[in-house]
Amino acid sequence: MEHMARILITSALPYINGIKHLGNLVGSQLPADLYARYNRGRGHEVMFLCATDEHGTPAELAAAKADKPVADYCAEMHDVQADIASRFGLSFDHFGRSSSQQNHKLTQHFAGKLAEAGLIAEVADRQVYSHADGRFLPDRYVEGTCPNCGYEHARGDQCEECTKQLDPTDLINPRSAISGSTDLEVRETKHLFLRQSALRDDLDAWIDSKTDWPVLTTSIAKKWLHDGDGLQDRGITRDLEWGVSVQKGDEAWPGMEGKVFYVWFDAPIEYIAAAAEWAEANGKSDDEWQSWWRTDKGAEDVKYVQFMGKDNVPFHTLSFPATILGSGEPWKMVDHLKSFNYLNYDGGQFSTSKGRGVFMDQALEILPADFWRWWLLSHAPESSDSEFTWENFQQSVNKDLADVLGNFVSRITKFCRSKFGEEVPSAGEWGEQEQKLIEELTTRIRAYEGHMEAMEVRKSAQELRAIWVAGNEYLQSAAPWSVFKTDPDKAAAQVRLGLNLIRLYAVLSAPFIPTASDSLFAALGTENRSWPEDVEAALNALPGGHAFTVPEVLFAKISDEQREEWQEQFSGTRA
RNA sequence: GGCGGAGUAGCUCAGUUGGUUAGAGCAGCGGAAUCAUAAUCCGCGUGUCGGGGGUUCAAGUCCCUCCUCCGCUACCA
Repeated sequence: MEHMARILITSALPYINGIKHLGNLVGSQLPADLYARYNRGRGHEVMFLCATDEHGTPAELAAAKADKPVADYCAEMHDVQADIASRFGLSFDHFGRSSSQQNHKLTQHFAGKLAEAGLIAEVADRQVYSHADGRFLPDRYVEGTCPNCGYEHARGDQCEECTKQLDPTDLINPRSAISGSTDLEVRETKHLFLRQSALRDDLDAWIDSKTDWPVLTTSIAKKWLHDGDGLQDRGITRDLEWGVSVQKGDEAWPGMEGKVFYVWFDAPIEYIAAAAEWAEANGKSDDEWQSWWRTDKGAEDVKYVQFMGKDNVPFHTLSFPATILGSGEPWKMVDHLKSFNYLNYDGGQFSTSKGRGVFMDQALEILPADFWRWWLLSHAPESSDSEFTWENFQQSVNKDLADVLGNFVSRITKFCRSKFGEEVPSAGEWGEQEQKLIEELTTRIRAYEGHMEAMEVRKSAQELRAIWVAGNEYLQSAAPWSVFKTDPDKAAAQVRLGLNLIRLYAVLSAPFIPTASDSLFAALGTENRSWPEDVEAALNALPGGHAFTVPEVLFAKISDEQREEWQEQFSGTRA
């Protein structure tokens, strides 16, 4: 094979305040996992990192609602999310926490470097403080009557009714959106701002160098860079309890006592810190994790790919790069940024706050992960928003997984068992028909590789499905069940090819449906998962005489009754 | 309001730098086969490519305009 590459993959960090829905999953973690598994399958060295994003007002409020200390709440929710992620087959090399001590240190380190470089400004600001809640309120946690249109539930940042941008102090009868309290006052408070404006030209040049990025990505970045007065400085601290306390590296930051860094400042830094956590968890040295992140310590040849929903793009194209560039240190910057649109649910949006749609834990309660993985990835919202409906889900999954792939495995293994027993038959030679199939598969597998490398998720799924179909076409025209009557040796050769196709499919399909793929390897009694660089050789991997067992039904079909039941069950909102 | 994305067969979507009769999967109809989870395989697609106007020998593809849906809009994360 060509030389081994080193690929660093991060997925947008899932926020801590609850279990994620399928829309969150398909936009970041799942395609990142697909790419990670594919590259491992090709023999590359992969570091796939993710973590829970644990700081910020919503985390504190969620903890309060659960009546738990925020640290305990986050620890519990982290474990819950980690468990669900692993049951979904998300193959993180490390699933960290933005609240880790590694991230505290790194975040403070970056802030110190930025301050040394003159890129931090202290700005006195006026914010709404709620006595009843005992906290400063972010703009959108202040609610009141819109001075423009009279809408009574306008938020302090913008009126949802007339879309006018507001300042919380504009609101008539302002109240806390948390408690409803009207006991509010405007207090002065001091915050640190990252002087992104000073880095605008550097960021602009960097974005310009990314000619292979999707327009969706660069146009968002360009807009922020050039809109109005150009890139604005950004507050990177907050008056909260829970978070990374504001320090310059190891030293105190006079005047900033009791404040923490803004969650959007520390969350991307966790991408780096997660590698440090990985090292600690696996007994690796600092040099080892730094070889992924420091271009002066081996990361020069690393390819770094980020996966995220489109709402995350500004932070990954501007704020985080500003942090890295501004530090003046040789940290690895992102090479490719794959962003996704949104997945809708049955005519509306998935919504965490409204509990609308299917959530990861619920999904796994009703069906194995591979069903979801296949449908979500083969319908990934790449070029535009896409839509989940139960009918489409049932049809696609039944047809693709049960009929095309699952039934292929059944028909060939059962036919073999009845005519030749549970071992790969040795007799017979391949002929023209087999060569034709090998040619087609070679073309298709090379196309599949191309789509995977380009992170074209839907196209990859389509090509994989076409590869499964090719097996059925071959069987149908070769028809070993009739050949067997007149030429059992020829039928044996056909069956030998069919059984080897199953192994080939297990290798190729593993990034999409890892659990089913494992079942196939187990049934075939092989651990040969080598990638088919040479298709003909790959189809000789299981020699005559090799024992196998007929596997259980790979994918049970979804019945109309089940579909209707789930449709009903998930029609409302989650409790 | 500003910026961006989308609007293509009943459904979900592909359609490179404009170029022969606009494609795929599913669903539907017809047929073959009977090894298999009644699975598979073969055949069948005229659809104002959202509306209108324009550029061009030629536009789904470029320009203008209008309509609809969605996202972002810098203190949710």
